[in-house]
Amino acid sequence: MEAVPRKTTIRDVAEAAGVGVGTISRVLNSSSQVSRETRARVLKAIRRLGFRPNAQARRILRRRSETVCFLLSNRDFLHPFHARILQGVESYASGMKQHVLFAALHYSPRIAADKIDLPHVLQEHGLIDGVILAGTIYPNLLRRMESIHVPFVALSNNVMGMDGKSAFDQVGFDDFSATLEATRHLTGEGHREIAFAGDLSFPWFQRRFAGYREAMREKKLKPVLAAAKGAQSFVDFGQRVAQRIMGRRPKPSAVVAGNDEIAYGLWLWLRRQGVKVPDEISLVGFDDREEAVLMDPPLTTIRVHKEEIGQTCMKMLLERLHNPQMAFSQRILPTEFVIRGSVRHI
Amino acid sequence: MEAVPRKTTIRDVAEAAGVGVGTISRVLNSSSQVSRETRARVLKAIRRLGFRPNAQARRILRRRSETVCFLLSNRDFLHPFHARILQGVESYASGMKQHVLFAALHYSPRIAADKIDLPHVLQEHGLIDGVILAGTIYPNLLRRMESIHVPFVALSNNVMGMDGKSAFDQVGFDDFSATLEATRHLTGEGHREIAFAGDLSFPWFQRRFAGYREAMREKKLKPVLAAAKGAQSFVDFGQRVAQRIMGRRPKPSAVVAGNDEIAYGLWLWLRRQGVKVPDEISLVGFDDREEAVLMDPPLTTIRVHKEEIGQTCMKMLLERLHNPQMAFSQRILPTEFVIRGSVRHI
DNA sequence: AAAAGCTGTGGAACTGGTTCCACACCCTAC
DNA sequence: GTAGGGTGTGGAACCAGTTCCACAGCTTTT
Repeated sequence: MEAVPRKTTIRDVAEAAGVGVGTISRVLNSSSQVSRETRARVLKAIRRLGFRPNAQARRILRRRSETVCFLLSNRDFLHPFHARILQGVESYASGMKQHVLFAALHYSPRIAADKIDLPHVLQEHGLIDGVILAGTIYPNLLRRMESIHVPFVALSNNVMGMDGKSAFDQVGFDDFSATLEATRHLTGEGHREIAFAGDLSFPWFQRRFAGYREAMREKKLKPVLAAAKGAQSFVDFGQRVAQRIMGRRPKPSAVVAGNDEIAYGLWLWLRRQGVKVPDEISLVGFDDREEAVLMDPPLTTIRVHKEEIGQTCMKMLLERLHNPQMAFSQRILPTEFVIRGSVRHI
Repeated sequence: MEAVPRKTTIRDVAEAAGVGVGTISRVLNSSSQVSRETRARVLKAIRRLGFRPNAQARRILRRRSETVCFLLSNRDFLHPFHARILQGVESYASGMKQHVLFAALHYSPRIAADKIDLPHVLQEHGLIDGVILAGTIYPNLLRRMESIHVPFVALSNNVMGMDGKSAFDQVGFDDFSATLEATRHLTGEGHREIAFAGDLSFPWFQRRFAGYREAMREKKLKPVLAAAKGAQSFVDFGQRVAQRIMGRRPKPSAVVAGNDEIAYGLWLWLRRQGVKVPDEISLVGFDDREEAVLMDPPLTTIRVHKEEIGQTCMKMLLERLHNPQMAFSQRILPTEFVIRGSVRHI
């Protein structure tokens, strides 16, 4: 351990153990075919010399880098949502002796695909085996990814403007069923005037709205979309929407928010106006971020299993790498409706 | 681009351009010494064949992987604080054409150093040039890192139980001066009864407490440490502490919280009891996480420049790699006191 | 005119592993 | 006794780059 471990190569070990280089390689890769005594002798020499094989050299021959790239696109920062997914990717990867490279990318949805300046690591060859696309994914990025011939898996919830089938692997969760269930819960609790708060220019809010609308249709209730222009953030959006909603007649008794941040914005405004949640108005969020449970009352919301999504992305990517001919597929993971304290029975 | 870009090697390009392999290499590395016409011919051949050099092969010769590992230790999840630091690391790294590998590690502080099971990527040789240690760093991990002879930089604020000088590079921020300034602000606003809320078993809270205490000493005020046992989380800790503090006589008019989460816990409990912030009690946090600005009133707190810390870590690591003989140093970055709405003038 | 110096280029040798072929050796079968 | 089969091992060739030495061809100096 203390001997300088630098320049010891497989040939040094071979000489020290009095065997050929091939034998060292066989011992390292435990590919049978080595006698018990020889193996012991080699292992002893390895330990004595402090030999650590150079993984780089192996990678050339194997034509595998055993590394995948987690590519976060068009995000100002690594939001807890994606941080959790990254963590899921890492945990699955480390179990499979794979490495995860983190890279960020900023690009315009309107730029030509071949003009997208991918991170350095994707421009060279052999550094990574595959990519997990996170962040916001526009069609031009997908086309760019295809052009470099590297297998990839995309987080389908953040894919923009691809309605039909697409020729790539995807992992996502079921926005529609999630708000369907959440809204059914509200109607089950006796609510009739239920609004949905979200900006439908985002496809995921469209899907969530559709689930909400379906549940409303089932009960023959009138869906109400509450939106606001010029919001600086989701929280700001929530605050603006709250103001609007409270001006409506009839006043809604419950709001399904497009995500937890919007719900927080709603809550903040309501609180400031002295409107009690859930006594006067019920609230449902979406995502179940850390803060949801810390709100007062704790927010009833839809939990997205972020680690599991990350793990599934990694798993799917490895399957693709092992079997490049496999048909493309989309895996949809279930969400979980978490009942806390922000919904009241009427 | 559409030609199968796989197996094209430098020798294929050499043949296509009618030059030797050395020339291709010279063109790729733009190491002068190539005539204008030859360079043009080579570049044309590269483009025509869709050649992308294999970085793996280069790395063997260069003995550099151009990759660093961001190692998150003993964290259940990638907290926004560390996510921001990771992002700083990545942004600086990508500017320097370096890659960032994300890895997680869980270990016991009491296990022997050589028993710590480092991530796969650190066990092999040549995969990474250096490590950035984030998360909680105990002495045994430091010793383990030293044993593998890989340069590393540690986030010094999370180093546990190393009081004296240490033989490694560190980047941190100044806990002491931060709370010193924050507490001076409170005394400047006329506060006399000021408590500090934090668990001193964490070294960073010790340093923050020391800064608070110094400011109190300057004004000949009595420091009050408010702590609670058995808390499940920092937020929970804050709630328990709030309860205690409000029972004290004289009742404090202000509290310096060890971090924003504790401040949030305090705020939550106070709110529930109908105690108004800042009218009845003022609050100062630490960290300036995203949520601080969203609290009601927005939290006056100490901003830690997380991206900058990450960038500095990366910068320092690169300096170490270029100059291995360089003396070890500790870089302390300033914090910023951010005045919002949770402190009132008396 | 010869010597010295410079630039540009080819290609062998090299990096540090893996793979595969050849072969030695031993055991069993005919 | 020899043919056949299995096992264990050595080492050359290989992967895909970089580096460096030798040398050609030209210009400049003595």
